[in-house]
Amino acid sequence: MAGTANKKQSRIQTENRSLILTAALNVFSTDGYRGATLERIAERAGMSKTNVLYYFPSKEEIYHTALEQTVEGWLEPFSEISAQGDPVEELRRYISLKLQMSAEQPEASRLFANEVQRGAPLMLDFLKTRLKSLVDEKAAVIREWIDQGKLAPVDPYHLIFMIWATTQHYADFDTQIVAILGDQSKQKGFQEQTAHAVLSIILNGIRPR
Amino acid sequence: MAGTANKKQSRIQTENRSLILTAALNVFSTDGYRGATLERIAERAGMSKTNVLYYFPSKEEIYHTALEQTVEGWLEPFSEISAQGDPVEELRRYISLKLQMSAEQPEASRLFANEVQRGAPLMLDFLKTRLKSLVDEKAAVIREWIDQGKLAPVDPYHLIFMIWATTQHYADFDTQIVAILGDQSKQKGFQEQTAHAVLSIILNGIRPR
DNA sequence: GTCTATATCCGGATAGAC
DNA sequence: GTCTATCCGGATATAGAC
Repeated sequence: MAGTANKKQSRIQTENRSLILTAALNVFSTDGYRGATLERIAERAGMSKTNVLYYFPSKEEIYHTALEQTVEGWLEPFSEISAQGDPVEELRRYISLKLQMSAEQPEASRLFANEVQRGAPLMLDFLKTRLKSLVDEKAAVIREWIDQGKLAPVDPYHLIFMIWATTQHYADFDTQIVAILGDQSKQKGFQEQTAHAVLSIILNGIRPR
Repeated sequence: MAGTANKKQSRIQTENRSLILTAALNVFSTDGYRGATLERIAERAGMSKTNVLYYFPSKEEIYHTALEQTVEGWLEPFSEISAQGDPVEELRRYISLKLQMSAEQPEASRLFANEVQRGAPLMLDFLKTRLKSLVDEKAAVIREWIDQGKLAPVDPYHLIFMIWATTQHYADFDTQIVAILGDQSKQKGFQEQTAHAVLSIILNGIRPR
């Protein structure tokens, strides 16, 4: 039986699987799981529908694989927030990184958002275990910073939610932002301008006074 | 007005249309336009599939009507931000209201989010015209407040985006929040706690220093 | 490995009885 | 106004030729 991703694969196999996953990320992220069709994924990947099903056993498997990939990249920067660093600097770095990810991989952000909005059927367990642990851990770090007087007293969980909400908004609501701001949102300086504004408000908001 | 061709309707007609729209909001908001089925909407509305199509000509019409309703309620509080009021108080009121809406009508928020995330096929024109005008107008108000030294100098558009992102996050990512915070997020005090944290960070972030 | 059928199912929409 | 029956298009997945 066609095994999972870890079997030995020919060059053409890994290449085509990668093509499919890239196309799938694009289609799933805008149309959602049910709205997406194999036809469109195949088209984007530059191969036939049946060929797509040769490399993956089913539509759901494609979705699942794409989702797993994005989640991995999602956790990493968050887990790197260090209790040893300077609080404001640590958060500045994390927020900047997250904004950059939204700008460079908006589709990954939307795929994740879409999954959560439908009730996270494939990810609920992950959210309740690994993610919860990690958030609890980082919330404790933030609370310690507050106790040490290095940050204004604010609920750590809501701070984390706010950072996620704000940074991901630039990917998930890109259509709305472009509609409102026009071309400027697609030009070079926009990313820096965004980072400056977001960092300014959040960091000011949590600086001890 | 508002485009709804309000023919005379019997009691049972208005009642059933309302039942359908409520069910539709629920289903569309989680499954998206394409993922939703008339079958599920009918089931939720407590009537047969064919009967649903007796009251609405098509699936798209149901979606369109539900979307229009939510957008109306969406604009109103924003348009009420007044240049005459105290800046911090005006924003506090708006943010609080928006948080309340997220808590009380999470489905409306998700329906809107879903539509934007798929590229806003039915709403792009609205976003580029009415919404853009309104945002430009309110951004000018905020800029004036800044010029008068009543707020810290921050890009008004990004401030607005941040408020939207943060407040809507509590509706759109409810699944994730519940997974992380557990039962407490469904208990009484949670809404106040959220409002306090969000207001504290944002208002501190934009207070002149 | 890739293609051309094709089986099968599901969802939206219509027709017509009551 | 509501129901049963049905049509039709589209979508996933499979079979089998090349």
